[in-house]
Amino acid sequence: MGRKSIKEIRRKEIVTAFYQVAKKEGLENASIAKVAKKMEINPSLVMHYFNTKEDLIYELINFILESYGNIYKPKKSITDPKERLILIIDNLFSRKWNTLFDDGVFFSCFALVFRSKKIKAHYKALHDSLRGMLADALKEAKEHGAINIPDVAAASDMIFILVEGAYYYLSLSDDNNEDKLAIYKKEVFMRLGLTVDANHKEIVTS
Amino acid sequence: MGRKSIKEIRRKEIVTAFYQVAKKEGLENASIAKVAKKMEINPSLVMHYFNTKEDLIYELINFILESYGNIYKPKKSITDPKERLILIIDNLFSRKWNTLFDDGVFFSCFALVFRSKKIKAHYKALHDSLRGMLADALKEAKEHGAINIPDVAAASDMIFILVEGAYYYLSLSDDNNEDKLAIYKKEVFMRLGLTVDANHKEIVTS
Amino acid sequence: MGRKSIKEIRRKEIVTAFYQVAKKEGLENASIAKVAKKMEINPSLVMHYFNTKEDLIYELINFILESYGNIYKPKKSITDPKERLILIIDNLFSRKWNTLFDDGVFFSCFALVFRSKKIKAHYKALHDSLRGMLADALKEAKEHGAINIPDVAAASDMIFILVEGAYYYLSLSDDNNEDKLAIYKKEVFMRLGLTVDANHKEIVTS
Amino acid sequence: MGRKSIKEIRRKEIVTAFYQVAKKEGLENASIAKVAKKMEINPSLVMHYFNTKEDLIYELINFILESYGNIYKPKKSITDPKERLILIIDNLFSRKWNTLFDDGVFFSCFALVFRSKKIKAHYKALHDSLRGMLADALKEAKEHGAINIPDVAAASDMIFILVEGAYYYLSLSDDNNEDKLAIYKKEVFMRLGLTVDANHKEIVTS
DNA sequence: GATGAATGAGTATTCATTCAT
DNA sequence: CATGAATGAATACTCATTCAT
Repeated sequence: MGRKSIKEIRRKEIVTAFYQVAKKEGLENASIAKVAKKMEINPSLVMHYFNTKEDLIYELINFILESYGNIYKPKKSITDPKERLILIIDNLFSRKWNTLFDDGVFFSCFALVFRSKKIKAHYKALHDSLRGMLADALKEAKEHGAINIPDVAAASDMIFILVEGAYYYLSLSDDNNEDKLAIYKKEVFMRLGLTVDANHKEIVTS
Repeated sequence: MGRKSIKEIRRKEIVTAFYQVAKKEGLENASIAKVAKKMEINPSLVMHYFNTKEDLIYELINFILESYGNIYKPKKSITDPKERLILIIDNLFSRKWNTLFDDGVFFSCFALVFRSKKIKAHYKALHDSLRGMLADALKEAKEHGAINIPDVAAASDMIFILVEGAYYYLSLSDDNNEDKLAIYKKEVFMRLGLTVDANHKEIVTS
Repeated sequence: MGRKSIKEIRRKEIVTAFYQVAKKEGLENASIAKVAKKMEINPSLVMHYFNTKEDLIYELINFILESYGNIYKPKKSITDPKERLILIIDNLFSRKWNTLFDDGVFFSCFALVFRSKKIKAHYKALHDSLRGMLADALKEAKEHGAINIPDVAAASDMIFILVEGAYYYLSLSDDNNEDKLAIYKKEVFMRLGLTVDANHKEIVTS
Repeated sequence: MGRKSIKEIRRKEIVTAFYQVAKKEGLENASIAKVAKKMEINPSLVMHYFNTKEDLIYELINFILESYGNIYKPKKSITDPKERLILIIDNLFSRKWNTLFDDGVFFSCFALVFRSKKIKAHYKALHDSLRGMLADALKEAKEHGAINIPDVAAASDMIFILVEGAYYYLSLSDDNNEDKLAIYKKEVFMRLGLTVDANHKEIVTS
């Protein structure tokens, strides 16, 4: 509610700058001084808004996880369960990933999961929520007769790891990724017993 | 002529110490000084064996990738194609992963893939080789009539991303992982049309 | 806003300390740590004021060249062209040189001329300016009838290299330098056709 | 007499390599390790031939001073005193200087004169010897009636500082140096009352 | 004659952070 | 709200040098 305080705006600016530095030079080489230089402000000012570097990293992770979550959240306007599900799956197997955030920064942040319980909990909460959202979409589609699967939760799980595995795997190859993604997507559609109109692509890319 | 070289031994020792420090404090906090302190040698001796820190990191990645590869390489003694395949898949969905190398170090290293072409190529080469090995095992099993799938390469691909996805996904949850892994494994067996003896567990854990 | 800047004061202090260290141990052995220790401040504070050691050296050269220039700049109070010229030449062939800055530091700095275009340009600019000043003094004295030479610029040049040559040459001998300098000076006076009062010494040394 | 020992050959090689490194990166950045790398030998081997770095620098100065001296030593074949003198002066005001040794290395070495009595004595001995040689040539030419000056030693001195001053001075300017040198040389010839054939150039450049 | 192991002190520079203004 | 002074520990890396083989 109400206007964002200057504090919040500044914090956002700083996190964004921090992300850009991390993207360019790697998270381990991203320093407060570099962020300040990029923003043309005083390093002390960064510390003014983030008491420690840890705070800054934590906020960066927030920033990344928010973007991450958006992949699972299709436009609200679409209400038809089947269409919604298709849209979600389309998103999951799209190239959105790579445009949303830098892979290097993502994995560097993810590595922190194993040293910080707080960060691990943060990641876990998000993943659980996303898997839940996917399960909800599956459930609705099932009730609507669009798909036919016995265990919604298990299907959600499986889609999840397929997406993550593909993300990891494809980040190593430079080409054909679109083709591969299309294959994985088709596989998912088949598993769900989901028949897709020939023209569904036009819907999702709109 | 000259003093006996203990280069390879020392290098191995140093990489191991480096890994241990990285495991404990995170790759980004693992310094040459800390490695030297742990080994009770002089920091400059580390530099004597690794000209730059980059070299050291590269060797660490070598070390990790070797371990990584071992998961895919079952004992040579097993020659029956079906048994071999089962053993590989058992390995892939075992908890060996986490005992082999630290997850945090692994993902920190993986993050470097996106900033170093050399490292990326290294990872890619290993993955390609492993996927090839898996495909070979599938092919032999198929020729032997043990499995029935149309496209061996595609199946190899799919198993690969399932494994990687599971590795990523399960690293976030603390419990039930063994059960989940069992489920994914069963799924793979089913896909391959692979019937497994009730007692196959005894075989592989031997 | 912000804390009061003492940048220029501190920078001067640091350069002075750097010069003293260089004088004592040689420019090549003068380190930031030693400067900091001498000043009883933290090495990083030196870096706070000079981003790189190069900057510090450059400032040291500034410092030296300023002193250097002062030899050529007589008191403004003296307006009589002849007197002015005599005073300048007296300065040039005085022992001021050695008291102004350390010979070792001077030549170490000068050596950098051949590896840094920036430093070379700096030296050149000063020399050109000084030679110009000398030429001006000669020109005025000539117009005033005090000296009689055809080419003012050539004379300025010649005096210049005599001074520099003497500086180099005499720095190798320990004794009789005052006598030698007197000879060179006399030579210059003769060349210029400049007659000097027997008591002119009292004027200049005042 | 006799063949040079391997030791002497090696020492020469090392000094030469050291000089080349110093030329490229500056004397203060020339290290034993770099020399060894350039020669593709072990750093310890450098220490084997030169117990300390100081020794190596001292040998470098030897190397430089030898080259330096060669400018003053014309071919023995020329016996006519006048011709000899002209040849020496031609050499002094030639561009040989810059081709003989690197200016930066020269001045860096010279700076050491002020911190090492040993080095100072070395330089001084050479300069004295060279000035003596010049004085001898002047004396012979005078006795031969080729020149007409009252004080041979004073003239030798003056020529000396003119040469050194010119060397210092011209090292700062990039162009016209040949012209300037010609002027200074002419000046010297005039002072000595030395008449030079129009075609003397052909003699000296042979 | 030459190599490689090993040391220990040194280098410039960067870091996150604190505090005064 | 923002700047600049200042710290102290840390960084990777280079140095000359010694010693064993």
